[in-house]
Amino acid sequence: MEVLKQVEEKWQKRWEKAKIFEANPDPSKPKFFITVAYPYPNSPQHIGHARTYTLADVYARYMRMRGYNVLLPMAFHYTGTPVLAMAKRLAEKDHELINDFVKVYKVPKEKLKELTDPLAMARYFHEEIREGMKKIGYSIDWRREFTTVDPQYSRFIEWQFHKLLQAGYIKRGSHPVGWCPTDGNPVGQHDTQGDVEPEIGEFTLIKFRFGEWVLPTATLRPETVFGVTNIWLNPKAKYAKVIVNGEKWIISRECVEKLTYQNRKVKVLENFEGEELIGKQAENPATNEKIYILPAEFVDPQNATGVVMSVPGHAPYDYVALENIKGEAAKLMRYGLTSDLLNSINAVSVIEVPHYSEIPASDVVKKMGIKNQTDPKLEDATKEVYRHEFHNGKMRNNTGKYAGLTVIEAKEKVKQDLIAAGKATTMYEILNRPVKCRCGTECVIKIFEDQWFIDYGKQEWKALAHKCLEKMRILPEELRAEYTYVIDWLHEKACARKSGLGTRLPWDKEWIIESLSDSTIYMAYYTIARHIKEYEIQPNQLTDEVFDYIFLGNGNAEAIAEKTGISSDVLKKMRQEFLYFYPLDSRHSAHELIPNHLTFMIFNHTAIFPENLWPRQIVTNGHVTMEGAKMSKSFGNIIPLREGLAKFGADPIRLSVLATAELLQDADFSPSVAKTMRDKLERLYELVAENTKDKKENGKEELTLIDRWMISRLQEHIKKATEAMEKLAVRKAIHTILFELDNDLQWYQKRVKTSEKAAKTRILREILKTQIQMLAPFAPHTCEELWEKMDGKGFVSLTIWPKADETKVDAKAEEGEMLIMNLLEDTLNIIKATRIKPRKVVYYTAASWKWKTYIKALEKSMEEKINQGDLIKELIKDPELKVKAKDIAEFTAKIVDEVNRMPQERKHKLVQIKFVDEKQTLKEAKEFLKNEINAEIIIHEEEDAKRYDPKNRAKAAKPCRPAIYIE
RNA sequence: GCAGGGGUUGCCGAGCCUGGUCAAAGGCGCAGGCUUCAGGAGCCUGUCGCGUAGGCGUUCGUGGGUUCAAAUCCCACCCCCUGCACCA
Repeated sequence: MEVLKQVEEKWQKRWEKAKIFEANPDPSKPKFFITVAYPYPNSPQHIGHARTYTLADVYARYMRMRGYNVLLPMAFHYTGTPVLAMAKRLAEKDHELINDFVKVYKVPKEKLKELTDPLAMARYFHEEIREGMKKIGYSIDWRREFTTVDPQYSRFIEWQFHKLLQAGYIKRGSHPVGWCPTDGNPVGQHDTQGDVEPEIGEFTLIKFRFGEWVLPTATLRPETVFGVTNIWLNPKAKYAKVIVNGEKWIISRECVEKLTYQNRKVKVLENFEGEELIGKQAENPATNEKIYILPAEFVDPQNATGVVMSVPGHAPYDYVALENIKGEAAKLMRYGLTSDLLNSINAVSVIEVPHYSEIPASDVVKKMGIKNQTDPKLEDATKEVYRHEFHNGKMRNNTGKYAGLTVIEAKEKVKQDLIAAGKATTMYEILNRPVKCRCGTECVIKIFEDQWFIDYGKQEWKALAHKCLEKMRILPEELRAEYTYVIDWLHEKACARKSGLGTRLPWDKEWIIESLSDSTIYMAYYTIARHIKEYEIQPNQLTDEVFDYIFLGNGNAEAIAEKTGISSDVLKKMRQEFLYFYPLDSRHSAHELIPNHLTFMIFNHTAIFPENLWPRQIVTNGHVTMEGAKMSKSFGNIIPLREGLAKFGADPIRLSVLATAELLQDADFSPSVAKTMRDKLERLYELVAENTKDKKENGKEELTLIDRWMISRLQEHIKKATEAMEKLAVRKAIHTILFELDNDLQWYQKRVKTSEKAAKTRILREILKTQIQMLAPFAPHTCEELWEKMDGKGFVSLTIWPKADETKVDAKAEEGEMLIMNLLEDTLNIIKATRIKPRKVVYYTAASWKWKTYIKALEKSMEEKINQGDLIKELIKDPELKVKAKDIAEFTAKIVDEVNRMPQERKHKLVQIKFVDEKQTLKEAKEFLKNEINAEIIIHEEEDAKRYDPKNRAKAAKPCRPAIYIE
């Protein structure tokens, strides 16, 4: 481990000193520009964060070895709520968080107080994260680093927003959000107890008439208004008579406050018990029917208006509640409700659904065995009925002009018509309520007025985004559909808040641009960030004209230089550097950002930049789990990156987070995986050490079969690894480079152990060098060290990625080696089955006429399926074979099936190489076989007159399948 | 509901894209052997069933289908995981 640490530091220093990762424009070389979503510095990094960054770094290193001038920069996202919220929690002395920082991440306790200031927190973790990135060996050009609160960056964001505004993509309006009345803040998932996302739903309030009063029944299913049999109120709840925007409403007391948050003027006239209205009649505004107001305890006064219309035909709650009160009619006498009257109320069916009876609600209630209106199973019952009716339901004839429509259509239409006629309105409610804020208050919905939006709903903008997507490479390709979907579905996105760090909206300074909106085109800023620092360009010099010139080529450098005091040379340099590195070649992030950041990036690029500068590729990856479990504070299974690095080393960590999963899947980290990786690297060290001990290197020995086999296999592995890297299938690449190649290498070493040939040193060296090069993007520190040990020139990071040499692919050697492998396996199998302790193993290789026959059969079978008769007829045309007609008949009977079943590819190979010199092959492997089997090995040709063959086995020999005799 | 991922031999996990060389890599666990004073560790062998000759049988979520041939391709179904916004 100590050695590992030293090696890491040694190479990190050397890279830095040689500035090999600082990329400047170089017109003689193709460029490749890679960026990763910049981190929020609101806590230190853990192993999970390492995946995306390591992947991008591996890609950068690979592309560098493919000859590209690669730029990989990094910056820090101070904007918005993440930093703010964390600092706030710390200020509130959140125990969990403090424990986390101190115990898990080892933040010094005395630092904590300082970190309650958001900016101080961001600065602190910024340092921490940057150090981690250096220690894990990312090949980042640090000269371009910036933060999103740098005043120069703010100017860039202001420019961007001016562009969006000019293009007509910014608009203003209102929208509902989850809201904590105590805190006076919007609440998202991480602001709630148990991290519950408040689901916002729009209820239709249908205005049932009750004299001069309105009973606004809240429903998610307005189309069922035709099946209403009664109204439910909770007799034990408190209701209020109120004036809402000039209308007289009766609603639950809890609803009063909610309506005010939804921008309604509410005046309370009188409070009363729900009981008071039971037994009275109201009128359905859709049908003008008179119906009764009945009591139901399932009605929750805290949900929406607390007034519910009853549709027992299609709503399980209503169905059960109705059955319940019919059963206790006596209790209802005091409301003047007789048993006869109650019994006359029956479910009405207004929707037809396949596979259900007239009354779907009753079907489901009976199926689930629900007896009481307070049974929690009613939630599931409701969902089931709703699901089927929504997707498969049709409106019945008793629904007037809506008859025949699907439920999907009718739902919207009924709602719109009722609203248009003044018979309904809407209100928002939290569907999964109660959702509680961390402060303990139950959340409500607030409608925000005058909010600023970026209008991703614009059709012509969507068209541009689609166009950009079409031209982009998406990795993994499976997720392309996801982007298409998101582009279509995106609409107005609130782009500013009133709190947090960040850039103020240039035309309305109360608002601060939130973090998903100030991070969409910043990749362009990397191309000029180093100049801004180097020439100390001030924010006030960075006018919109400057950015127009650099990024869009508008205006005249000299004139702008005059106005801003930035020299025209510098302006031109920035313009050139931007044009050199743009467009962005590859964008990396975890795939949870597809529905927002990544798609926003596409949109914003198309809004601002010309088509040739739109991004070219997006790569996303899954998360990291910890021994199969989700990483989370509450599980206490988070390993901070710096701790991981200290414990396992940079290269093992890099390999671990990439080797266990392809892009789409979650990668599973565990200490044992990291250890395996370290062992693997250590073994490579040993192998290199052993191999370089012996300096003499003879270049002329003749290569044996096994040597040629190893070299041939190497070409295969190079090809496979390269193909995998092109698709960023890093797991496959690592498997090929580190495991499959290694397996072959081990076999090779086992095979040549007994041989004296000096060729093996040279071959081993060739293999190792290639392996080290291919491993270098993944384990750069180890590979630099090994490369140096092997007398490689310069940095391995700057060498050219190996290329498979087709001329070294040796089908004959591979067939020959396969023969040995299979023969060994067969022999061991026989030994196992017979439990013989072998003293002597005799092999008989197939006679040449068998080979001739075999190849002929293969050739013939490549065109069509062969049968024995035709095959024999053709074979005996050959006089040499004709004399053996009887043997041939016997032999062909054995091989016809096998030949017909053989894959085309293998047939090609065999036909191409004509025959394998089995006797020679076996001779070369004789020592090896002897060692493996631990018995004397004797090799004969099948028709060898002097052969030792007591059981007459020789004649069983087949090409590629020598006969075996063991005693 | 929509979209995506997944279900493989005791466990984890490759293979599936590009059908045959797949009883199916590798690791863990388990059993035996070697090494060690011992502990730890390392190395070797075995690990679906049957089998005294390289064989046979059964297996890759379930049920169908295509094919000479299916873990792999197609269809249907069941189960698990993830995302669906104003929250980064």
